[in-house]
Amino acid sequence: MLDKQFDPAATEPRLYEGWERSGAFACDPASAAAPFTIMIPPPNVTGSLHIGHALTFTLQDTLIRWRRMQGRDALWQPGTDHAGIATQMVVERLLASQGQDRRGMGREAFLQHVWEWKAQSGGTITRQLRRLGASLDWPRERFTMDEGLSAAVRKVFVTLHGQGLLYRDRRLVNWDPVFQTAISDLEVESREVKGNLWHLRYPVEGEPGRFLVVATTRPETMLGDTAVAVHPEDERYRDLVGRHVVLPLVGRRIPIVADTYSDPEKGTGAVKITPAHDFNDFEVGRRHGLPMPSILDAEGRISLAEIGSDVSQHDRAFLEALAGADRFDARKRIVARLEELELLEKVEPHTHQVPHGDRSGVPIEPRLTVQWYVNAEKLAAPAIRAVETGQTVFVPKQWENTFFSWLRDIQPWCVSRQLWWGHQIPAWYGPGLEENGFREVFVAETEEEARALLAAKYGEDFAKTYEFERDPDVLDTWFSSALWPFSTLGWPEKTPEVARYYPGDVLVTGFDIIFFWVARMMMMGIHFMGEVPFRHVYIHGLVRDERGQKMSKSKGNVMDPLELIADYGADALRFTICSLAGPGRDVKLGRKRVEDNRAFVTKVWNAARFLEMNGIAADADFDPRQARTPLARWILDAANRAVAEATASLEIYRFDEYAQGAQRFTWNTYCDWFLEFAKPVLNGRDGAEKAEVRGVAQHVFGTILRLLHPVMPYVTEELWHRFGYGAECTLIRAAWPAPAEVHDADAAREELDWVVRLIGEVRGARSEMNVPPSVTVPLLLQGASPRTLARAEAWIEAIRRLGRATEVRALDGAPPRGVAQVVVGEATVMLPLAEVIDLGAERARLAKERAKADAEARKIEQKLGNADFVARAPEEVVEENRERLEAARAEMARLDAALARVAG
RNA sequence: GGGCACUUAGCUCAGAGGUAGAGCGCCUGUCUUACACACAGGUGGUCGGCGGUUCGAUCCCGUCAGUGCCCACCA
Repeated sequence: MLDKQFDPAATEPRLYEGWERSGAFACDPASAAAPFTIMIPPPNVTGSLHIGHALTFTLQDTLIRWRRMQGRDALWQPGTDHAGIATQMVVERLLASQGQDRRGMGREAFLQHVWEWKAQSGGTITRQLRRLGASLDWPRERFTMDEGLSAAVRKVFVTLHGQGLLYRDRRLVNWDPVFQTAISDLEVESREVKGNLWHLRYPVEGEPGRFLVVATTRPETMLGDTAVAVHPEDERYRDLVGRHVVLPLVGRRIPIVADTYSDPEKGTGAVKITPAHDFNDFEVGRRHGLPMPSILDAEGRISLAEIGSDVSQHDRAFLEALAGADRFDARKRIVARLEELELLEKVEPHTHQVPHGDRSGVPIEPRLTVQWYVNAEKLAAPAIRAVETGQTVFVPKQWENTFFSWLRDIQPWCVSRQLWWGHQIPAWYGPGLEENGFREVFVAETEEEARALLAAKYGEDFAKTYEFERDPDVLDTWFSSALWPFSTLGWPEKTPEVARYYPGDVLVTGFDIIFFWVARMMMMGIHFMGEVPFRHVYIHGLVRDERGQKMSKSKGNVMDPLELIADYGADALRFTICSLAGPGRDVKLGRKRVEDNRAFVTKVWNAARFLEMNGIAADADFDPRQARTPLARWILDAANRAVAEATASLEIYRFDEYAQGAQRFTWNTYCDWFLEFAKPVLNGRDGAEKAEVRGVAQHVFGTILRLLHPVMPYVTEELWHRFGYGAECTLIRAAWPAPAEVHDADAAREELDWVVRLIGEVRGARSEMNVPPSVTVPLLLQGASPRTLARAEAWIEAIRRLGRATEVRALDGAPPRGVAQVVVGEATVMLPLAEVIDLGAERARLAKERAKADAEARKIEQKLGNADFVARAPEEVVEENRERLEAARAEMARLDAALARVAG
C-alpha cells in the first residue's frame, strides 16, 4: 500500500543512490546511439548550492533526462572550478582569522592550505547537486586544476604564445589594490559614486599670476601629471599651447598640449594628463611622448619613487610626509594643501561612474605593469562568424546581439594574475633582455623543455647550471574555463571522448557570463578544435524573489534551495523552477509557489493511490491499438497530444510550456475527467469495457510518469517501480513515450467533448442556483437529436455521478413548472428544481446567458455587414463567422424559449 | 551617451493578424469512499498612450511614456 502521502525526504536520497549505483547516469562511449552532451558550467569548488544553481542545473537535468529517455547517449559532464580569486580570498580570510597570512607562510605552504580547504569543503556542492537530483556522470568529474586539465592549459598557453597570440605587454591594467593583482576588464564594474569635481589652478610658467585651471575628480593623481591637454580649437587656451605650467607641490614643469581628447564642454576644457593612472591619459601620453611616472604603489599608497629625482619638489616636506598615505587620504591632504596655497579654485559636487573591482568592491587603480595578454581580437573573428552563420545558435536569439557587440569591440585579454592559487604561467626567465626591454622568457609546457630552449640558445653547459626563475603569476580562472568543453574530455590526448562528445549539444547558462565564459569557450573551442564547442546556447534569467527583487544577503530575501528541498522535496522545487522558466524571463520564485507545486506531486501520488485501490497495476499486455471504448480512445488521444506538445516544447527549450502542459494533462484531463469517468466503469460489472478501462488507466499513467520524469524524477521513479512498470530505478532509462495509434480518435473526442460540455453546463447552472449537491434531479432533454439521446444513454452513469442527476431522458409533454435550463448544442436541458430554486435568480441567469449570445451575434453581424470584410477576408474566415453567427442566433432562440418558460 | 528587453485579470505570466487565456488570489458551495496539498462553480481585462498599415491590430510598423538590464572615457 502506498502511504497517504509521498515522503520526499525519505525517498529521494534512496532513489538517487540507486540511480548512481546502477550507473544510470553514465554515458557510453561505445554506444551506437547518437550522443547528447551538456557540459556543466563548473561551480566554484568551494561553493555551495544557491538558488541560481538550482535554476540552471534543474534545466540542464531536465534536458539530459529527457534526451536520455529518448535513447540518446547522454553525457552531462560534471566538475568544478578552482575559481582563483574567490577561493584564494576565502582561504586568506580563514587564515587571517587564525592570525596567519599568506605572505608570511610563503607560496608553497599557502597552496597546501588551499588544497586542504578544497579537500575539506570541495565535496559540498557535488553533494548538493545530488540532492537536487542532478544526473551527472560522476565518475567523469573533473576539476580545473586536475593534472589533465592543467596539461591542457599549458598546451594552450604554449601554443598561443608560439602563434604570437599570447604575449607580454607593458600598459595600464585594472589593478585591484586589495588583492594586489591585475584583473580583466570584465572583472571591473562601474558604480555610481557621489564625489567632487575639484578645480585646480596650475601656474602658467613665465606669467606670474596667470593660472590654467583644470578640473579633476582625482586630485591625488596630480603628482603624476605630465601635461595639461586642451582642445586644439579651443580659443580660450590657444595661446597656451606649447607653453608650460608648473605642477604645484611637485614643481615639475609640464607642457600644455593640444589634443582632441580634451572636450571643451567638460570641466574647464583643460584636462590634466596623468598617463600612469588613467586609461585615456595613457593614450594621450603615448601620442605626445610624455613621461609616465607612477605615484601609487601596489596597495594604492603614495609612492615618491618615480616622482621627482629630476624636479625640484618645492613642497618637499609635504610630499615626504605624504609618502605611504592611502590614495583617499592623500586626496584629502592634497586638496587641503592646495587650498592653503590658494590653488584650489572651487569644488563642485559631482556624481560619476567609478570602476570598482567586482570582488573587492574598491575602486580599481589603473596601473602601469607588464602582464600577459591574449590577442582576443584575432580569436574573436571566427567566433563571431560561427554565430553569424548559425553554427552556434543562441536561445533566445537576442542574446546574439550582446555576444556580437562585445566581441566586435574586444580588447586584449589580460590573463596574468598576481595570485598564487591557479595555473602558474609556464614561462621561465632567462638571463637576457628582449628588445622591448622585457626580461628574456622561455615558454614551454615543462621546465625541462624550457631548459632545452635555453640550452639551444646559450649552450648545454650554461643551461645545466642556470637557475631558472619561473613566472610567479597564475592565469585568469576563465583561461582554464574557456577550455572546459574539451579539456574535460581528455584533450590534448586523442581520447574517444573528445571525438565523440565534442562539440556539445547545448550550453545552459545565465547572461551574466556570456562574455566571461561563453565567448571565450567559443574562441578557444574554434581555435583548438576547429569546431564550435556547442550547437545551442540557452540563456536563462535570474532567480528573483516573489516581488521581483534581486535576491541578496543584505535584503534578507535569499532563498536556500536545500531548505526548500527539505521542506517540499526536490520534485516540487524542480517543477516550480521549470514551470516559471519562460524564455528571456527572470524566475520569480516564492515559497508559496513551491508549496503549491508540492500539491501537484501529491496529486500524482494520489492518482496512483486511486489506481492501487482499484487493483490496477502495470500491464505490458495492454495494446492501445485494440482500444474500442470511446473513453479509452479519448484519453489515449489526449495523451498522444500531451506527449507531442511536451516534446515540441522541450525541443525549443520551452521549459514552462513543457511543465505546465504536462501538469494540465495530468491534473485536468487524466485526474479530473478520465478518472472520474472511469469510476462508474471500475465499480461496475466485470467485462470487456472494464478490462479496457483498467488497461488504459495504467497505460496512460505510465505515460504520465515518463512524461513528468525529466522534471520530477523522484516521485515518478518511485511509482514506476511500485506499480511494476519496471524494476527499481529504471524509469530514468525508460523510453520517452511514443504516440499510440488510436482508433478513430476524432469520434471519441467529439463524443467526450459533448459529455464534458453537458456536465459542465449542468454543474454551472446548479452551482449558480445554489443547489446543494445532495439534491439530485432528472435531466430532461428537449429538442435533442437521436444521437444526443443515445449519448446520454451511454454516459448515463457518468452524468448521474458528475452532474448530480437521477436520470437523463427526453422531455415528454410540457416542461414542469420551475425548471433551470441550459443549452447544450441543439438540446435544451431542463432541471426540475421547483422546490429549490429562486425563479427570479434563474431568470437573471438565463438573461445573462442570452445577453452574452446576443453580444456575440451583434459583433459578428457587424463584421459580416462590412462589404470589405466579406470581399477581402479569406473565404474560410467568412464562412466560419457565418457559422458562428448561426450558432449564436440558435442559442439565443433557445434561451428565449427558456426565458419564456420561466416568465413570471 | 549607445544597446537590449519588458508593459495583457488584484498578483505572476502565456498567447495567436480573425471568439482574450492559465496559475495564484478573491467570492460561493462541498469533508462526493485517490487527494481539503482536494472537488465544483463564479467574479475579474476598453491587452501602457497616440498615430500608421490592414477588410480586420492586443499581435505588424512608427512614436511617446514608464520599468528593468547590459555596455561606455573617474575633467
